[in-house]
Amino acid sequence: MQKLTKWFNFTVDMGNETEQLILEAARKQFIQKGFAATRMQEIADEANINKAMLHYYFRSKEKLYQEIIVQMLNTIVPRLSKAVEYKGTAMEKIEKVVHTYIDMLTEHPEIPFFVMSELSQKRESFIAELKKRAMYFPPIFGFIAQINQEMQAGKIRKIPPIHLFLNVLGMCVFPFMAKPIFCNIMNIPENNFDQLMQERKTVIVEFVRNALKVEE
Amino acid sequence: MQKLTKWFNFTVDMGNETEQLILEAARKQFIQKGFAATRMQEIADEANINKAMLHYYFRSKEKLYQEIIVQMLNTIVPRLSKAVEYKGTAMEKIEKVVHTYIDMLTEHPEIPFFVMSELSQKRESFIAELKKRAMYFPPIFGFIAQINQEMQAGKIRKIPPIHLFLNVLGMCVFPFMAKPIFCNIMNIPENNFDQLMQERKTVIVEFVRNALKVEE
DNA sequence: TTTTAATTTAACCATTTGGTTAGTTTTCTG
DNA sequence: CAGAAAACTAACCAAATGGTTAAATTAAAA
Repeated sequence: MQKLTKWFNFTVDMGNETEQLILEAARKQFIQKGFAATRMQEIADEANINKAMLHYYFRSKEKLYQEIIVQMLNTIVPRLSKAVEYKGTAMEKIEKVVHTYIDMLTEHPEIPFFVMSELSQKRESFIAELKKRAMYFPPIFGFIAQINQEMQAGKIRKIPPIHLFLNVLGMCVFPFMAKPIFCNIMNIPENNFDQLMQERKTVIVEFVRNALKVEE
Repeated sequence: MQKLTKWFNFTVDMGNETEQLILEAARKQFIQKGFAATRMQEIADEANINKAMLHYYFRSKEKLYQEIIVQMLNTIVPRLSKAVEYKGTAMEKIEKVVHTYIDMLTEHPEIPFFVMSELSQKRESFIAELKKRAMYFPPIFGFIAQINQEMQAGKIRKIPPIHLFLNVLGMCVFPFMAKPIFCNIMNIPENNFDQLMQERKTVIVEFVRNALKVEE
């Protein structure tokens, strides 16, 4: 499996097939089982390659894991961050955030588990990568400032902005964490669940809009 | 360390000191690290006993783990279930649920992580124990029915009850899952966080009350 | 006190697991 | 095509880990 492909005069790094197979298999395993419960052999089996290849391409389990984390955070964090930066009224911003979160979580429902599991185990490599992305947080403070402003102007009901923020995120993220309880324990089919989450987009936005409506 | 204590004429099982030490150490380790990442030796060290004692009292890692799960679920589930059964108006019920959840999570902040981590890894022993407690869910359907009723009667704004339920739980539970991000990543001190959660009790209840207020 | 049963310990065992190595095959390059 | 570099494989290794055992110690019963 060749790494380089001739294309016109250039030698272009198209990425390597084996490497991609490994990354995909590793992502699946790490995200579902967490670091400790994942076996290098299982990753190799899933990718249909020799176990030694894992070390050939990524040196160690830890390094491979790191790679997965970096890729995942680079996909997710900017997308969520951009939603918070969306220009408009506080309610429009909230609407954007709700839609982005629910779309993202519908595409990657395993992510909250992964993040939570690694945070709880205090895996340094994970926490370090998250800290590097602290630069993505300022938009949140901008968001909070804007809410404060609109509250002072009497456009929306007063509520400590941090609580409003936690309320919105909680309503979006929590159901995805409760999904296994719905689907496995209460035997609600998967597509019912996905549909419910789509409904939530408008339900949550309406809920927040009413909660923030000022008395006339 | 004796297991049996004479008391009047009876021989009473007071539990065993060693057994308790093991359970406490195991609980701490399993809840923080999950099943796979927990080492029997670490449990033994934490309990200051010989590793063989773990097997003497609990046969295997799996059995010990099972014991921890059962104890935890038996403590938590009925308490939460009772809150949902609380008699009163929908809003009073919601208030009770919010307070119970936040108090419980303040006492046991690790539990959501544990539950989520085990659910994500689809650990059969855990899911099985959870299923056994499905009998605790009916109160939820009663709760939903009552909300439907009050909505029909025009006492509260209309919203699909399942969404209302998810909203309330999400607002309560999510912040505890985001706690490490607050405390580790954004460097907010622990006691600040706990205070914020106490505030949330009234903030959430007010938020929901307004969201459900019918137009005059 | 003697005997019996429960509890505890250190040493040991088998398996799993991350990681290595030495050699083979494939691909690229001059 | 020849030689070199890259990709790949099977066999192997050392450490970690769940679990066992046989013997020692302590408590209970007779």
